[in-house]
Amino acid sequence: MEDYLKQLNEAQLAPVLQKDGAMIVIAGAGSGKTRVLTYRIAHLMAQGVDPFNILALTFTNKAAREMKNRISKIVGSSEAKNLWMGTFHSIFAKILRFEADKLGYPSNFTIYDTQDSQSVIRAVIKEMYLDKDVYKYKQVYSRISSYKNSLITVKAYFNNPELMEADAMAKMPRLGDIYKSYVDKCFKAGAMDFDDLLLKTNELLTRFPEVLAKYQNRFRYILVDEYQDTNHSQYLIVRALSDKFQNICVVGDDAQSIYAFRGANINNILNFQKDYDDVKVFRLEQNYRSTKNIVNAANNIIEQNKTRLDKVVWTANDDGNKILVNRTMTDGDEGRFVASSIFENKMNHQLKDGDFAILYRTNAQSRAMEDALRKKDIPYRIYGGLSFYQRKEIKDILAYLRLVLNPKDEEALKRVINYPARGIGETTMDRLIVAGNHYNRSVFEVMKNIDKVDLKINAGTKNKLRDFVTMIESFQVVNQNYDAFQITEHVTKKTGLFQELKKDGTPEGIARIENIEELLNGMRDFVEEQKEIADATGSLSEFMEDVALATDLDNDKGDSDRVALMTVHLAKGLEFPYVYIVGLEEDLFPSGMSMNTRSELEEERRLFYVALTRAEKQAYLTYTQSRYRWGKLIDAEPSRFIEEIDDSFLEYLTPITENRYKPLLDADIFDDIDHSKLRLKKPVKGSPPKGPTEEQLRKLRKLRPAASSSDSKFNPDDSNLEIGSMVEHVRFGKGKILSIEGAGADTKAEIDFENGGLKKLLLRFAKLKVLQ
DNA sequence: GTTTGTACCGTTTTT
DNA sequence: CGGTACAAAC
Repeated sequence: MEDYLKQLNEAQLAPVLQKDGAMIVIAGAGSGKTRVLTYRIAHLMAQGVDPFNILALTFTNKAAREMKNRISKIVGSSEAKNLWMGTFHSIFAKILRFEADKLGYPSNFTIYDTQDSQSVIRAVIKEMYLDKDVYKYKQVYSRISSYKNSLITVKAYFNNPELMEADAMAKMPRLGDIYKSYVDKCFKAGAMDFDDLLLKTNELLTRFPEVLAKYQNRFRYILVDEYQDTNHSQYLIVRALSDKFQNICVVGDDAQSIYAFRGANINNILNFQKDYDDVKVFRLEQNYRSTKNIVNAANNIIEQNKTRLDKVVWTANDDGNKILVNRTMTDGDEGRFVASSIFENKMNHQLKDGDFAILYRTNAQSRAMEDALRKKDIPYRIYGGLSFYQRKEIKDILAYLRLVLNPKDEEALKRVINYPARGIGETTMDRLIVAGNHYNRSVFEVMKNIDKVDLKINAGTKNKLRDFVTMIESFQVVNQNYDAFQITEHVTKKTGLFQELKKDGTPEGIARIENIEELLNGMRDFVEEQKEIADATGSLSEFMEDVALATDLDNDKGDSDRVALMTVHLAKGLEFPYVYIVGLEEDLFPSGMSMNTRSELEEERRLFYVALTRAEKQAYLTYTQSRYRWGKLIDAEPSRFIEEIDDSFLEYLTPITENRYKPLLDADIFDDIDHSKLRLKKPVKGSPPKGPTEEQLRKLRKLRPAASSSDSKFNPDDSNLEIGSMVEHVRFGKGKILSIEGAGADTKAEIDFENGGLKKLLLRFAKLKVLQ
């Protein structure tokens, strides 16, 4: 047996050794699923599978890169290089570029980001003279996006009276027309949006059987990470590609499904076993990441959800400290508390800044944290939010570059045609667009032929247009002979962009110039890296491909020993020794917009589960009694999620009883708090702190009244449960016990509920009432 | 055709 | 509160 296989436990080894066929790995949080994927791929290669025949779809490009590096160390880098590994979007963008002509797209098609797409939609709504207060562009965009992700094309939409009815009911009867116009505009601009990358892949594989066959034969082994977050479109792609060889391995955790809002379908993972013949099921249930307190508290949370796969996560790690809960008066105080706490912990436990993460529900919450960290001189890095590539000055340069590669790109053109100002205004642009629509040509083509068409544009303006066209075309010539860095430097100078910013002496202007310099530096690095790769040259098109689908996480340079600030969504798949989950208030986490249906609330709960399970050693939960929102101070209530955790796992740093009439605290009060004294159990060197034993926990729970029920007859004592007993569950209702397995704290019972269906429950959490 | 001012609107979450 | 989209003045 190979050496690397020894690094796996028994449960992890099984899916690695299973070479062929369909399989699903249900992997609990922190159970080493990345390790399984990595070694599985390495092992396939060790068994002689050509890396060209392996396709691995990951959730982030960063994950793909890291996995590739680890595989390189096992099988050698020259082999690992040939693996097809990346996100759905980046892998299929690559394939679509190769096959673009079949679908009528140029191979250098632009990828529109959300901003671009929304801007196109705004233009469409305006063009159609629709009321922008009724047709909100963001709403329209998300609607179109969800259609695309369900493979509802414009044609399919108009063939579906129900959908049209639904939109009409939502006061948007023209939605189909907007959809059509949007799709036409994108096509004419030689652009695909994020959803197109999946939709068009489906179209490609469906319309061209020979193309499908080609990729089926190439991708003999397919692996999909984070399968619970795939949407319908992605599901169909995987389905189609794996259909011939059926060597498909999906990995995921239904408890961590948090992307339903963008079309992810949890049924993909729940129904996987029905989709393929003879599916092998593997479970990874041992958590290696977190302390017992954290794992058990997390179980406690997720237990409240109705829709879940049967899985029990456990850990052999130490009990660890309790989860610390802190309340403050305002969001500013919350920030100061977190900053002080990080400072104290760093000092007391010899930790690095990079050992800490602050997780929040919405990006807007980062500001209070930032302010407090900056005041304490604690280095931090914010992920997500307005990413580097979305900043105005960067987008402006990128727009020029996009135009160089694809002059049909109308969004890019609109962005830069008059920036820096060159006297081509709105009226001219409108005329060009109208002409473009009329001749069914792109705006750039109209501009090129400005002398051949009769537009009411005066001679001076025509000259300016000609100059612009000449400039872009000259860039295209330069681009043929130079790399990404060189062409970009050329463009920033020749367009006058750099000079324009230099004029502006404000701090913001200086920051912009610095950003541009950072972009150029980044490009230089990129070019260097690419030149080392055999068939890459460091060209602009290679760079733009990377940029379009890059996320903040991908750009993380390893140099960062900083406190990480990010949304919970972004934190998925990551881990930190110390985690602060902030803003745990009703209406914020769970979000006020996601409390209307049970399934929405359950997704929020899974989100909280994800947040909590990021922590290795210590988790903090914080909330405030009032928070600035839209510039107003809003009263806040503690999140229900805190209550859902058994008190035995928690320790309150502030008294539980709420006292709204307490005088406002001085803003800097938290700077004086000695956090080491607030903690009841100080970690002692050598012997980790012990929490209550399982036995003590059970006794504690017996004393605790059943949650959210006035019925005192709930009997947590499982001794009188037997097969055939009728029981009642707080949420699932009445049910019959079919089987009981395990012993002690791990006793599970399989119960057939009248309303909830078949469930396997851990008795120590399921608060069952025995009926007679 | 450009610049400046102001009203308003929004906060989920992301590839 | 902060960003942005549209309107009015230059």
